[in-house]
Amino acid sequence: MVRQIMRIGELARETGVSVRSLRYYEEQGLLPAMRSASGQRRYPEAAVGRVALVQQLYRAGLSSKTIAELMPCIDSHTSTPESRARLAIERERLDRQIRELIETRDELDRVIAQTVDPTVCTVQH
Amino acid sequence: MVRQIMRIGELARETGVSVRSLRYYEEQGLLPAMRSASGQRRYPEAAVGRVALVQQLYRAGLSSKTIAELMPCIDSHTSTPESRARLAIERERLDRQIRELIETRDELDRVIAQTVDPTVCTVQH
DNA sequence: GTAAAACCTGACATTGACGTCAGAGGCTGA
DNA sequence: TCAGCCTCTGACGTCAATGTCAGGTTTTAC
Repeated sequence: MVRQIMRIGELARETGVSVRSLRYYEEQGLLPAMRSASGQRRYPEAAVGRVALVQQLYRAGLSSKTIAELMPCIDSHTSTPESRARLAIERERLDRQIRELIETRDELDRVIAQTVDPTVCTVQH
Repeated sequence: MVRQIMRIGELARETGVSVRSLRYYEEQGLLPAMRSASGQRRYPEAAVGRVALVQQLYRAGLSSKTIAELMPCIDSHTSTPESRARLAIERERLDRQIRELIETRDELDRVIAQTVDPTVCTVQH
């Protein structure tokens, strides 16, 4: 049951990300949080998507510093010349990384093909 | 000038990998080294390719432990049932990672398209 | 033969994204 | 109002790959 306004524990459950990490994301400027009168973090529903995006960018190899620098253009749909350059750089980095991973996957495929146990019958489809 | 038998410093220059890292690779069982009478490491020319492969697998997100487990089948062109399973698992992981990175690249492309400064004339090709 | 350069081992430092714990305060149901 | 859970800050721990340093030996160049 997703509420309009969430406490940190609920956001953690919704996203599968630890409470510790959500605090860390705030510290790094990746996930702004409102505060209740007593100082507890409160998140809007949109935070769920934001956390998913942050994790996706982490898995793509971006550092929190880089993500923090790109977030403003993602949020505002606008960019400065510097942030455009940054976006282009990261896009190119990703592109190179994808090409290299494909090469590595092919390399692994070759290894797999070479190491198939010849005593095992391979069925022709 | 590549010699038949290299000392660690030359291998480091050839590969662009630090001496420290080469020692670490040996410690992790990724890069075997012969020893001279006085105990210094000696590498055959083939070590250059081996180091490149190790680095490629690192960049693909494999840990040194995983690489160490896969090295025997890469070297011997044979495999045990366990190492075959390991190869398959890592191949699948790579495949998923590639698909996710492509999604992320597309995501970045959308961000870039959205943030193009509308005051700049875009030329139609 | 000697100085410089390269090498050795062993140990501690670093970085980033967290885990974990302590000690204190906040919130909710009976 | 009390129990029990949730949250807070701050600090230290972790892990993997690598940097860095110390103190000592080996190799190379002159």
